[in-house]
Amino acid sequence: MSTYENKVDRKGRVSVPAAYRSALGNEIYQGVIAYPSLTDPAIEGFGRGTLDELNRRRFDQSIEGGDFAQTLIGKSDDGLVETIMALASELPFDGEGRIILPARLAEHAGIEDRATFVGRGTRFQIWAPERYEKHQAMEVEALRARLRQGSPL
Amino acid sequence: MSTYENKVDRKGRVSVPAAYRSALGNEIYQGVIAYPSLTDPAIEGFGRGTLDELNRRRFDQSIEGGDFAQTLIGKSDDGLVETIMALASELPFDGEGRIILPARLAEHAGIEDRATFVGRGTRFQIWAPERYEKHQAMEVEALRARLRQGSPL
DNA sequence: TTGACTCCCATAATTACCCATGATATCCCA
DNA sequence: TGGGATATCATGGGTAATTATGGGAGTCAA
Repeated sequence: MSTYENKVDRKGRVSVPAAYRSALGNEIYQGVIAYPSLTDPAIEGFGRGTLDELNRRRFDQSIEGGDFAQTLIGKSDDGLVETIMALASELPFDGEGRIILPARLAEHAGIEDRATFVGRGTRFQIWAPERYEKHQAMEVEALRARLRQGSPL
Repeated sequence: MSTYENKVDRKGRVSVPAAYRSALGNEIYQGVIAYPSLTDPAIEGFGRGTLDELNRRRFDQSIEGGDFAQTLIGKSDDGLVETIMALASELPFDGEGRIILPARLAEHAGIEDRATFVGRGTRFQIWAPERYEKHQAMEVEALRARLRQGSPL
């Protein structure tokens, strides 16, 4: 949760906020999974734990449903997970908790020398700061409008 | 319940009233979640337990229901939780039961060197003392006006 | 050699952790 | 019931640890 703005140095490295690191990877593998958001000009990121859990449940579900095609050739899925897996990168932390943003992802998000990390509960996003500011202003405005209509938090 | 006015020291720390602490965190984790109120110039706060519960339910629901889209890109959510997550901060207690008010939140509420904690049942708000006084005076006045018009409480 | 990348070190700023103080509030017992 | 002894609380400050950030040396492959 929360948002942090960090610098991208000339090697393409960014510090993942410490608060995220501790939430993501107390396990053996230290790093994140990232892929270009399909809905926003941003990078989506999550921990390996989430990925494993996702795969496990997907596997269980297909087995229980007798969906062997899915299990064997991964075809009966709606394609979303496969597509995302293809686009995703594993980004390991260096000794200081930084990751290297692949050029493709940075471009997709329009990130140059600064990056805003946005907590989304079980995931996070990485935005170009200016873009995120505008996006957030819209999000908040939409939320206010809903609150005015009586929808409580 | 009840209101308390405490000092914000020059490190940005405020004591969370002891009465709130015992109500918020009898669990392992000691701290609060805070985000800028969408309707008032104030900070909203609640216990970590509430947040965890919310997150867990959302995650389980999406992943167990096979809603991978939700898990990966948060799309089947109405956006409310996503937005709050981005705005919220986790504020752990130090050994003395204080929290550090993030600059962003303090600014939103206009808090400088003093802060008023206002109990709201299961959550609380943090106001700049002067603003809260005015706000409360207006609330009381509005209530009086309604009562004078015969509108029952 | 030139990059691209990993590993290691340096530093300033920030934060976490610890102890100290005065002020209340609570307890205890004659 | 009084009043001293004991907690608890809000507050302040000092110091060690962590964080974000920068850069250099070594490695591997084209």
